[in-house]
Amino acid sequence: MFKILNQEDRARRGVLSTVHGEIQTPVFMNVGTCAAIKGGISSNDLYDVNCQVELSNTYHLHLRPSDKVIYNMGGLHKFMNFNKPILTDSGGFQVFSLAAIRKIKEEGVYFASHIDGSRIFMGPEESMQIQSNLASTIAMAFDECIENPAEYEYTKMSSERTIRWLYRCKEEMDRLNNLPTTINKKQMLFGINQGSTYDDIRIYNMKQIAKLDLDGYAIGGLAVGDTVEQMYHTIDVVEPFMPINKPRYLMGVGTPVNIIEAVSRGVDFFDCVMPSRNGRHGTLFTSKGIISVLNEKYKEDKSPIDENCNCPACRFYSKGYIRHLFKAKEMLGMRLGVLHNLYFYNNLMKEIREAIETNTFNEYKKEKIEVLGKRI
RNA sequence: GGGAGAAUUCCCGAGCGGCCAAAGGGGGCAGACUGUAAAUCUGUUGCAUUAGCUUCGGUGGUCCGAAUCCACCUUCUCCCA
Repeated sequence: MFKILNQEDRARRGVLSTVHGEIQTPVFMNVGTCAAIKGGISSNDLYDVNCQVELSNTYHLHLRPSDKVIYNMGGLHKFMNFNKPILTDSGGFQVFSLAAIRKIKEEGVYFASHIDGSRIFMGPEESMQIQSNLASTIAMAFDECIENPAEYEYTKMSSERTIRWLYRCKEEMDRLNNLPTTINKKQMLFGINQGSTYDDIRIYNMKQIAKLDLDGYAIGGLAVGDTVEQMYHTIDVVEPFMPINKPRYLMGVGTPVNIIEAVSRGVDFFDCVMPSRNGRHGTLFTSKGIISVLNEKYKEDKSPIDENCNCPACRFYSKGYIRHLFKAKEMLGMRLGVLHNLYFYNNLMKEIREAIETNTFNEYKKEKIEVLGKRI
């Protein structure tokens, strides 16, 4: 299933085979929560920005249009007409992000819908059932993502509950994959490590979930209030306990620099709303650093966002024009911003892969870390 | 021709004697954004920035003190002819 092709120190170059095709890792998954990348990006555009994996959300799609509708439409791939791998997040992150409108119990989480306030319940079984209906390539375990900093005792209790939830997820996923009515009977399941910034909880948690023979393992609960140093430290602490022959996924991360740092620590999968959200807001990633095309200095700038970029925005349009689109609140501005950022992220991953293949990743890292995080 | 009302900082618009460099929008400028309740949020927006200086159509006046009161002028809107 997952094969490591090359390795340079802890950085891995691998390939994950799925029913929807191969995923070359390290990979960045492009976040389209509601079965669309925000900013007017179609699944067809995703091919143009070299997206390998699209990511959608269980909670959001359950509420609207409902997993039943998507099941009846033939699953997410047919629904959004995307034929590459799709990962669905479990709704666990919403336990964190919708904190004001939910209650957590052993059986699962009671939410008030952010759309109409109606009461909804989601536990491990419900999350698996919904994701099975969505028929994504990879389903994520239903977890509780805790905000940092967190109390030790609460973290311990919560992450142990998340382990129990994972066992229930695994059992339910096995059952669903054997149902004749299931669209994707080879749906993969990734488990999620939690434990906030407490090394002992993280390690205990990782050891427990590694016992299940899952298709991949994620590190969750990072970049949610912790410092960047704490995040790197936690990866360093947990990574040695992650199965080497399974993909590792750092959830919700991050900046280009975060990604390079995490790859060097043995992480294979990433996802983040940053390229799409920042793209919508005019903050764009370039090979020379980060820019805001909204800045006045680009008013009459005839050059593309990035001279070295071959994305649909950079091939045809100038910064001056794109700035105008943002200022005029023309939808095309956001669209071009997001296309550029996604292309940049997917290309960054390609460069990382090539660097590991040619055993030059350490140099690549050294060189890029200086530049990519800089605001210019 | 007669009558009524209005002119505020880039724009709209509040203020109607001191607590006003002047509310609130918009626009401008800058920043934030990490498993998306985010086409969102925050800061800033007269000049100098320490004191201070110059603003509320214009000119003059009342008052310790005026964007606010009075007189005239200018422009605009509405009503009656």
